[in-house]
Formats: sequence, structure tokens, C-alpha cells
Amino acid sequence: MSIYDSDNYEPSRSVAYLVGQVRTELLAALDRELTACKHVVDIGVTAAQFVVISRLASAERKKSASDLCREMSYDAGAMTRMIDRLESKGLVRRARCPQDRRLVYLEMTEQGRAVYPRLRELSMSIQNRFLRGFSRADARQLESLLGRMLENAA
Amino acid sequence: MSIYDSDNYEPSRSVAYLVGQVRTELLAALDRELTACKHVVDIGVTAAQFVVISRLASAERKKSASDLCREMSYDAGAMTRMIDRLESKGLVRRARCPQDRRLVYLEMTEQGRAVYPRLRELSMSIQNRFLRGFSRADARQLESLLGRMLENAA
DNA sequence: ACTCAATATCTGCCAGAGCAATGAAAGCCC
DNA sequence: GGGCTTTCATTGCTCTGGCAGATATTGAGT
Repeated sequence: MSIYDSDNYEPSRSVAYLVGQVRTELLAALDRELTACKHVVDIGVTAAQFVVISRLASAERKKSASDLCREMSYDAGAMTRMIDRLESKGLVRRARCPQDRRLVYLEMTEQGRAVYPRLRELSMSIQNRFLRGFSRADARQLESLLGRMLENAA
Repeated sequence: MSIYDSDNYEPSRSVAYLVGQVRTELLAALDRELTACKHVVDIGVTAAQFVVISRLASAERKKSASDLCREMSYDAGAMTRMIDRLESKGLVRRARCPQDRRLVYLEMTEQGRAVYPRLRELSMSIQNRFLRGFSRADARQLESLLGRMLENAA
């Protein structure tokens, strides 16, 4: 049973379009907050950079660049340049693995660890704002539906 | 009542992260299909370009560049360059408005009109694939929840 | 007519992402 | 050890998107 058919399908009202819009608004809101927050503005972390940082911060073990790429299905080339930016901002360090010299382990710097909790709070409060009026059941339902879409992607 | 709080919030499992992933997978799937489709590959339309084209194709009246930007909350600078690419591919035409010479009306070319139905079918079938196993109620629920998030953004 | 504000487009700059090709390193098989 | 494949990271190319600044045009007020 298909959800959309040729007669009723309107691209600009589809789930895909909505997902894109929500993502854009979330990123924009996060970037606005990040530049507004005086304690962080001098570092200049962006929303995309926060995603990578949060992955590193909440990791149990050391992660290599390719680990991160796999987890996030993120392009390796994009990752290299992302790390360049994070490293130049002093938030992350590259550490070549001696056992396997192909690998680049990523470590958070002191500065990175110091700034992360604030970033986490910020992103949390933004999501709570976007979920205003949602019951917990609504939120879980949304997470579940999105999760099912992701499974269908693979 | 907040959905997330400091104790249970894990950025990489949040609604925002899921939305980002779903969007990425949808775009990747569409781009894969677009390059695979032999009838379209010589034109080389991308997913982002399709979004603009579909807006134009299903428009009732003439639309200017800024109309499109407002509808989609899309950056004006990005739009200029997007139109450059669409125009160079012969899918869209710029037509300066004589009454208000600031405006650039956008018109689809014959080629653009010819290729659009196929693009629409493609994007529809991809979404149906991502929504496999969804009841219509599920799909409407998802649209509704995403719509509520968008309202909270504004 | 003149000034001023608002609007639309365009341009330059930067961050971001995917893809393809390269090079370095490791693992494997003979 | 010598090939062969695989895995990683990097780089170049392109498309994408936000922001700020520049320019052109319009319209409103005086």
C-alpha cells in the first residue's frame, strides 16, 4: 500500500519536504543561539561542528575519523575538512595511531571539553522549544516514525 | 512540560538528529535515482534543483525569485546561483518584469516542462519506499507532527 | 523634485557535503 | 618476500546555503 500516488502527490507538501524544512529551521535556530551566546561566540562553533563534537564527547572509547563517518554516514572528505576547522579552533586534536598508522584518532582538547556542556544545553533547549505542545507520547511517536524511515533507507 | 532534560538528553538520539539523518538519506536516494535514470542523466538535475523546479511547475501564477525565497525560506543569494545553474541547463528562463524592473520572473522552458513529470514520479516512489510499512494514518501523523514543529519555529 | 526607506537581485566570502582520484599503510595469499 | 586487495585519510572539483555588502529600482513622504 503506497502512501502517495500520482494523483494526490504534491512535492512541496510531502514528508520529505517537511523534513527538509524542519532540519533547516533547527539548524538556523541553533546557529542563531550559538552566535548570540556570548560565552561561545569567540569560539564560533556552528551547528554542524556541534554534531561532530557531541559524538566525540559522548563516546565511550577513542574514535577514529572513519569511525565517525560510519556512525553518521558522513562523507570522509567532508570529515577531513571538518576536523581541520575544529582543530584550528582548538576544540579537537588529531592523534595518529601508532599501531595502525592509517588511522587518525580524534581527541577533544581541554577547551573542547569545557565548551561542550554549554553546547549540549543549548541544543536541548532549542529542541524543547520546537517540541512545545508535544506530549511525551507525541515525541516518542515522532522518534519512532523517523526511525522507521531510516530503517527503510538501508 | 519539556521533552528533554539534562539527564536523559543524548544529542545523537534526539529528534533533531533523526530529522537530519532522514533528510540526508532522502536526498542521497533521490540523487542516486537521478543519476541512474538514463533519461535524466544527460540533464543532470540534482535533488536541490528538483525542489525548485517542482515549486515552479506546480505554481498557479508567475513567480519571481523572491516569491520562491519567501515560500521556501530560502536564501536570496543561494537562489540567484541556483537559477544560474537551472538556466544554464536550459530548464528555466529569467524574464525581467517590465512593470517592476527589480523583479525577475521565472518561467519553465519546454525542456523543463518535459522533464518534470518524470522527476515527480521519481521523488514520489522514493518517498513511498521510505514510508514502507506505514499506514496512511502513520503518514498523516508524521506530517502533522513535523508541521507542528515548523509552527513552533516561527 | 528630492530624500529616504524598502525591496529585489546580485556578488563575494565562508562553511558544508558528496564524489572521484591519489597515496599511504595494513592484511592476505601464494 | 612479492603481489593483490582493502582500508584510511587526504585533496580537487562541484553544488549547496547563509550572511553581508553593493547596486538598482520602486514608492512614500515632504
